[in-house]
Amino acid sequence: MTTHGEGSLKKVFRDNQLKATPQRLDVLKLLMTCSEHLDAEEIYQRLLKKKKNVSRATIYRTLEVLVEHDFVRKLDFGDGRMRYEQNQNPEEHHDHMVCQVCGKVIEFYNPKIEDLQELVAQNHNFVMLSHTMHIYGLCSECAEGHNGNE
Amino acid sequence: MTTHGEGSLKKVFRDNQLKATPQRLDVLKLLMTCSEHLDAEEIYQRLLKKKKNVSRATIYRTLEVLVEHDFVRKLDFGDGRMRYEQNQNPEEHHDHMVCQVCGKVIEFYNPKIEDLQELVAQNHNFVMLSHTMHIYGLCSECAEGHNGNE
DNA sequence: TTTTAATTGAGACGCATTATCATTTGGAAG
DNA sequence: CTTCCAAATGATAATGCGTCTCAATTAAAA
Ligand SMILES: [Mn+2]
Ligand SMILES: [Mn+2]
Ligand SMILES: [Zn+2]
Ligand SMILES: [Zn+2]
Repeated sequence: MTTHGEGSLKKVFRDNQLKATPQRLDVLKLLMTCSEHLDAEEIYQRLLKKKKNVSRATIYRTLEVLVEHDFVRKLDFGDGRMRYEQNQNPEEHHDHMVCQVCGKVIEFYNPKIEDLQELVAQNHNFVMLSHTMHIYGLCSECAEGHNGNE
Repeated sequence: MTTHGEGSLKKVFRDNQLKATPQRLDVLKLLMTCSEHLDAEEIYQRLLKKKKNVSRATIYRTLEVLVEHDFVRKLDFGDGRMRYEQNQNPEEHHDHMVCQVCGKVIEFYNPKIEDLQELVAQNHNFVMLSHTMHIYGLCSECAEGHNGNE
């Protein structure tokens, strides 16, 4: 469990010629200590609760910067808004299952699928830079209410 | 190469208790004779050129209906608008590679990946109802300009 | 032909995100 | 510690895709 001191967070920005403003530190710190997949509004509200006032515009701008520098991943689960999560280990890219009933997000990492994706790309002389794979359906809990054997 | 007569297109709607209006037939016919991945505005413009005036609202409504009844697939390539394609053989679900330079879309079908997706879902007691997998990067043509061996 | 519920078109509206711009500030230089 | 200015922020206007509203039209059943 990595404990990020204030200093190491500042380093994240300064190493990339970016000012380490309190607003940026607040957004980054929140994402680094959160396992959920938050959207911009949720980030705004959570910071508000902690008396950290960061304007929505700045949240969007900060997220853009963090995504550009690979500290954060931007995810689209198809519900009309983007979600964000820390990009812990970029080499072990995880994908997502999203329950269409309760919204729960389950993460998974499957090296076989990753390899096959790379293979498919190569077969088409396509240079893969990124990929997304989302499985939509019913989580185990929500599936119980939908089948006959309960 | 399936040639859809006007009559068979009407059947598509009537079989689902939907009025076979000229607007709906125009939208469906366009998609059935098109291999591209069009967005709503492109559909609107193409119909305009053919003197087929269908309002944007009706295009959206028709697409919604066609997607609901599995005649059309709705795709999100992450560029801020939805794209649509005919759903030829639902049992052989194809996925997409999207070139981030020229926008070209390459389709592929990989049964191994499909199987692994189902397996992953089962391992989490997750009922997979649908899935998306997009590979983003550079198509063969656009990659030439980006590497050193040209 | 009559009848009516479904559909359409025009435009208002919603909502996530981006752009604008005057004001503030991080941090480098001295 | 001050000075200084490009970078960053906040307030809010603007954008753009998509949905909603509602009066007028129409498919198609009777
Ligand atoms: Mn995740
Ligand atoms: Mn396709
Ligand atoms: Zn669920
Ligand atoms: Zn290309």
